[in-house]
Amino acid sequence: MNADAVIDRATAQRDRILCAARRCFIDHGFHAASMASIAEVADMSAGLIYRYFDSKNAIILAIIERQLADKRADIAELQPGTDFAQGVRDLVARWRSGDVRTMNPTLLLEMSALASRDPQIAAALCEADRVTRSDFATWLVQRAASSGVKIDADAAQTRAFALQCLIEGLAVRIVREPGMSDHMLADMLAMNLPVVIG
Amino acid sequence: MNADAVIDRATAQRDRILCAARRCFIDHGFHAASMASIAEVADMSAGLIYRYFDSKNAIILAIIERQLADKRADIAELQPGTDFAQGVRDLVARWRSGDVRTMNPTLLLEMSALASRDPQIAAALCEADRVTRSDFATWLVQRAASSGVKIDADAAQTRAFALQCLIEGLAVRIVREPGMSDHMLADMLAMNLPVVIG
Amino acid sequence: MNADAVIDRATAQRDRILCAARRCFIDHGFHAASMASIAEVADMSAGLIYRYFDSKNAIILAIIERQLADKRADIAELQPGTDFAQGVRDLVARWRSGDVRTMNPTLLLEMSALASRDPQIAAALCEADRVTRSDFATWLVQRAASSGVKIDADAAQTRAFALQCLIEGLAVRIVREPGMSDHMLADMLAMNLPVVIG
Amino acid sequence: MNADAVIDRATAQRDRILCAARRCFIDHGFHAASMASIAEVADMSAGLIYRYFDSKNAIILAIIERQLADKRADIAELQPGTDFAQGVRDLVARWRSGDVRTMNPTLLLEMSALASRDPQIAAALCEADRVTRSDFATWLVQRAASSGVKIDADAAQTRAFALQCLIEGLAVRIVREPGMSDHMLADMLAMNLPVVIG
DNA sequence: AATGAATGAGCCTTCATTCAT
DNA sequence: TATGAATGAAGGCTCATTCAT
Repeated sequence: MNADAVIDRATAQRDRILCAARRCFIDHGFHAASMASIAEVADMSAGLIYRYFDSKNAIILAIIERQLADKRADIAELQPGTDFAQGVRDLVARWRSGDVRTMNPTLLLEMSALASRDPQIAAALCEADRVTRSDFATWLVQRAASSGVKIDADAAQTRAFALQCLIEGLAVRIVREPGMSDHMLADMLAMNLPVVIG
Repeated sequence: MNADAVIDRATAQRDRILCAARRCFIDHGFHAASMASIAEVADMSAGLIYRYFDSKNAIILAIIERQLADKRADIAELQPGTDFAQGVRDLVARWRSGDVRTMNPTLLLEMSALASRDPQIAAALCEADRVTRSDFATWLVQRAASSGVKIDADAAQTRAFALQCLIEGLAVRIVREPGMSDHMLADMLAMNLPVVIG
Repeated sequence: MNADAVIDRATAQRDRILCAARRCFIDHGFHAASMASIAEVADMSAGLIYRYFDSKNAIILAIIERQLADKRADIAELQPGTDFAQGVRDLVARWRSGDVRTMNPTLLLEMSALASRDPQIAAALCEADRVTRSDFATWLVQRAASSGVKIDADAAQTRAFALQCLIEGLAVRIVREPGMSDHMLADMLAMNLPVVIG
Repeated sequence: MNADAVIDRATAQRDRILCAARRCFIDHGFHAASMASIAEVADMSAGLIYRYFDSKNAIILAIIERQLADKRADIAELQPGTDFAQGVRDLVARWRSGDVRTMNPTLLLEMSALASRDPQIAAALCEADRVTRSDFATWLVQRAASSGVKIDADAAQTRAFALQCLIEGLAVRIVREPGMSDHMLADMLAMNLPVVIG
């Protein structure tokens, strides 16, 4: 049993816990999800969780951090030629299918609501949103430049902001009307995206 | 003390409770808000609340229903000549000022998250969203007609849908970045609203 | 149900809890005594205790405060002609009989041990000991004065200090050797008390 | 690795554990001290402790036994010409300095309180106190004899008893009033010791 | 109509102890 | 011999809900 194995073990356990917690938080909400339920889903005793996380709150924070890291990674992988309308439609499809690797829209809402009460979470989300907006604005500028077009930095920020609103608005919509017709969704995107990302 | 007075009394009490609950739910979230805290804000005993509501859940439902009714009323009052960009900016300003008569954005998120767990709430929200979208689509068609323009019913629905996304996306933004600059907000609206509401 | 009755009720409940807690603390120690066991002895639900005390620690503090008040009252009632040796023998007898109105020696030890860890308790005990020592020193001076003897204030303090040591030492002894012979006890007091209280 | 080495190893380990436990028990009390904290201070894993002690309780018992053995050894080393007042003042100084080789006063109180609950501990303490009292009484008789004075055996027992009370009373005092002035302490001893040990 | 005392279930967390390695 | 992951049983505390008054 070498050091790597130990690290892997611990990492795997933390991951098991975070996945289980994510599932529970989505299913019952942060407050209603009990440590016992998380332990059950993670298939371990409740006490063991505390070997890997200081508290229930620490788990929430860890989940938030992981989501943010994933989001940044997604933006970093954006290609200049990406078909954005298709990308957003794919995102919605992943939301609907409950894909584990994608930010869950219900979790997004709950995390956001939490931010209005917990300063630590508020700071984390606010900073992360600023960063991802800048990341995306930079991408917009570069993509335009590669087409010989010059975009003002402020304008790029505003467009990135608009995209955040659009995507998060969609997330709310999907949660409130999961059966929303694909047709209307596509039409809406076709109408809005051009002014947002050109 | 005639029957009307009794009804008024009961209605007033229910209202006191709902206002207090709204305040507590915004401040602490549905789950973290205790019946005791609601009773304290409503300036009555905890036990008395149960004379007017069956359970804490019933209060949540009542609040949701009231919010939906308010929203429909707002749409019904829309004038054909309304300046929409200004209207949305005013809405955001009311959000920020914590106006009591306006749907609170944090509450919006929490309610929406709740919908993904409680079928009753899900049905209520879904139906209400459909209705308000239709209300607004109708308004769009009529406004266009009064300008001699004919809008397709489907197109109107799509535009109403886009507006829902935009406003709810803004709500998420305001909760996550309360300090968001008015400037960027105005720019974003100036960019998006024309394609949405013409 | 007037205000007095409410106050009486609350006071009676607090008393029930304190008595039960005292019993449990003596029987199992502060840490080992569970809120559940206290509730059972007090014949009420565990949750109800929290209507009258903020926490388990608050109960400990309340017990300490009550003991101190009792001790001061005892000193205040001292008569100039009191037979001290007899008084101390009576005290030991009450210790042995488990009299509820007398400071329990085991509790004395546990409270004292607690003081070396909890600053709040430490401060309370330290201050109380100073006060009761002064009370007793004053009594010594006055008793001597009434016999036409003048005692130096410092000397009186030292004698009061000695009496504290003697009585607390006896408490330790009684706890460790409950079967200690009355004879040796009386002899020891006859030997020591004269130099302490004259 | 011969048998002696194995024994030494085991003894050393037991000692490490007992020292660590003593430290933890003094700092947090028997109950509040966790096996994990003892293991950490002893610089070993929690599980390993169970190779040397059956349970946490067994550790407590071992510590008590060791303290008793130490005390007897101290008495055995008493010289006829010892300056007792000085000796007691030194003892108090060691208490205050937290000397590791001296019975800690807080531990003394906690051990004593434990005796009123655990018959095994009660018996051990009671017997040990009787033995040390006899040891000391014998020393008193011999010292007197070496000065040509004859002391009655019962009287010697009573004096030894008085000394136990005095010292344990001092221990309580030191725990409850750590800042106690050296001056008053010396005065008190000067007043009491002569009648106790002559 | 109104109070608030009372309950009981459940929550987060800790910890002595065991055991596979 | 030694580790530390794992468990399960409490423990302190909160809270929605009920009910006698």
